[in-house]
Order: sequence, then C-alpha cells, then structure tokens
Amino acid sequence: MASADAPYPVQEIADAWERERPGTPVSAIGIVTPVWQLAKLLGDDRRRVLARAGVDTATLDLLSVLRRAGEPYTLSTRDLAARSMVTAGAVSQRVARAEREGLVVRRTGEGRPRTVWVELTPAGHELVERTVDQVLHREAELIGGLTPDQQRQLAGLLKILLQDVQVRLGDNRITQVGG
Amino acid sequence: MASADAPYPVQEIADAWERERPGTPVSAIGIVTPVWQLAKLLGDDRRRVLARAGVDTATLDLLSVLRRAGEPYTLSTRDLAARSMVTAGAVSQRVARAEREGLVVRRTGEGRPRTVWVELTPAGHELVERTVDQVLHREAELIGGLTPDQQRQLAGLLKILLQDVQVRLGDNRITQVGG
DNA sequence: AGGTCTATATTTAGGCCTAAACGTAACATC
DNA sequence: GATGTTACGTTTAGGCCTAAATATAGACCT
Repeated sequence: MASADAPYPVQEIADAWERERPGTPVSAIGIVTPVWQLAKLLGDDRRRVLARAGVDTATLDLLSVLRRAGEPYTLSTRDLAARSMVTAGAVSQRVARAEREGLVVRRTGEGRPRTVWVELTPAGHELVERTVDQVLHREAELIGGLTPDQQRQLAGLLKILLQDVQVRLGDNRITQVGG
Repeated sequence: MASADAPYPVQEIADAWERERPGTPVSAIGIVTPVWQLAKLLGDDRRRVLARAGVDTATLDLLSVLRRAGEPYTLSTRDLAARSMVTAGAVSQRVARAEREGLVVRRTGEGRPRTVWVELTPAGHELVERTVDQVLHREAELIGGLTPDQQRQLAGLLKILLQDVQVRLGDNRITQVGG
C-alpha cells in the first residue's frame, strides 16, 4: 500500500477546531498545515523516484551536499550535520551506510584535530550525476502549476518566514548578510 | 544533542548546483527546499514541546483528528489514514500504541462490515485539551514575523500549490517499484 | 605531570514510518 | 454451496531519526 496521497483540506481543520473548541488559536494552521502536507507529498514522491535508482533520500542528500561543495568533494561531519539539518548521530549513520556501499570514504588526521573528513568516491559522484537532474526536474514539474510570478512570490515569502522562524527559535546566528 | 537548528541558505544551494553542474534544473529549489526546511524546524519544535507533556507528535495527531471530528469522537481506521496522510499500517501502529496507553479504544462489528472504529477515551480527550492550545499558540508565535497580509498571501499561494501538486501526483503516479 | 574539562564523533536504545506479506471476511458467480 | 475476488486491517522486515550514553583526544589548570 502506498502512503496517503490526498491532503485533508486545511480550511476544514481550522473550522473543526473553531466548532469544537471555540477560541482555539487556529491562526497558524493556514500556513503550518499546508507546509507539512507539501513536505509529506514531495518527500514521498522523491522517495519513490529514488527507489527506482536504488538509493534512499537520506543517502542522496549526503552525496548531494558533498557534490555541491565542489572539488575535492570533501566536508567534515560537522559541516555535513549543519547543511543537512540532522543530528551528528544521524550524520554518523548516514556516512556509515554510504561508506558500506562504497559511495564515500572517511579520513581523519588532517586539518583540524578530531575532525572526520568525508569524501565522495567516484561511485558516489556518479550516483549523484545519474539521479539529481531526475529529482529536480520532477519537482520543477510538480510545482509547475504556479505561474512564474506566483513562484517568485511564494519563494520570497517562504524565505522571509524561514529566516524569521529561525530567529524566533532562538538561533541568533547570522547566516547571511543582506538580501 | 539537539537536531540541527539553522537551515542552510537556499540561494547558496541553487548557486552551487549552477556552478558545479551548469544546466541543472534548479527552478524548484527556491520553493521545495524552504518548504522542507520549515517542515523540519516546525516538526522538531513541536516534538520538543510535546515531549514535555509526555506525548509524541504521531499520537497527538491521531487524538486531534478524533477530537476535531466531534461527538462521538469516533472514526474508522480508513478515515484516520486519509486524514493523517500516513499508510494504513502506520495507523494500525498508532492506534495500537494509543490503545496501550488508554487514550483510544477499538471497536468492531458496527456499521460498515470489516471496519474498525477508533474512539477517543476520556483520558485521550483530556490529553488533547491539555496540549493543543499550547502547540497551536506556539506555532502562531513562530510565524508571527509575517504581517497579517503576508500570512494571507502565503496561505493562499500554499493552498493553490497544494491542490496543484495533488492533481499532478494523481495523474502522474509512479509505477510500482520492487524492493 | 596528572586530573579535569571540553569538543567531537560514534554507538545504543527506542520510536515512527513505508512497503510488502499476511490473514480475514463479505461478495459475486457458477 | 463452493470458489475466486476484493476490500480491509494487521503484522513483519527494514530504514532513518532523535536523544542520550559512550569513547576519545586535545586543552587547561594546579
């Protein structure tokens, strides 16, 4: 059985809370719920696309981060955790899985002390080249119902919201200047 | 260690692909990536908020769906799967966990044949009442950096996108994958 | 130098999920 | 009435993740 494919209408959720519990603070539902539903639909779809290529989304995420970093396709596990938004433990497991499949190698003893460097192997590089366009093209199709102008508007609003949520979550780190 | 807290800048991801692989179809990144990053940040935060109340997000989701449905707080597992956007197997496990904790009960033999009905217990009802405002209020705070007008715009665009993605996934279903 | 602290990465325990295999029960058809 | 089909819910196997417990190895201090 496939995972569910039809998100439940957001408006009905807010209305139901209002009906059942008048005064429930529903103001965030119109944004938070569709964000989760979209993430779920897109994530499920990406997983199915990648399954055909014999890879899982977590592994491709790791390989993609390394590939995008450019030569020499090497990052510390610390950087990998930050760029993937997962815990250090998750990175350790991702790297172990990918290393077992020959997609990356671990190296230590160079540069900063105590850091573990992870480098893409030719096989890992090849896997990215073979799958990334497929995934990105598919997603471009999926959001293609919005006009270019709507896409720009939406991307702009999401960017503002993301930066703001980040600040409110207590991360006061400055990640970007301007723009 | 907590999960990662700072999303990686979306623009840098698209720029990196362009630099490393000119021609990579990056047009969806400005929307898909922030949607995932927001879902991750909001999901992590909700999990931590609920952990203090001794409940997990999957269980509260189940209880909330039942609570919102109104009297007699009863739905079939079929409805639960559709409204939760998870597989039937996941619903079965969610209900089993919640039943073990006395938050719901299962009943069969009524109404449609072969359907299992899940009903909220008083304890389950109480848990929803005790936590849902907390969660929703917190999320309203987190998105509070957008002006009311921006929130309306964003909600509107997300609604359009969601409906459109749903249609495209329905048409363009991926054929079955082995393994 | 030795003990303690600190910063990292890894391992472990436990949770949730998907996909697929199962087990059942109503139904249609012969 | 027997049998194949279909519609469900559950169970199983395996994957990924978080949080916390474990190593480890420099740094710091007395």
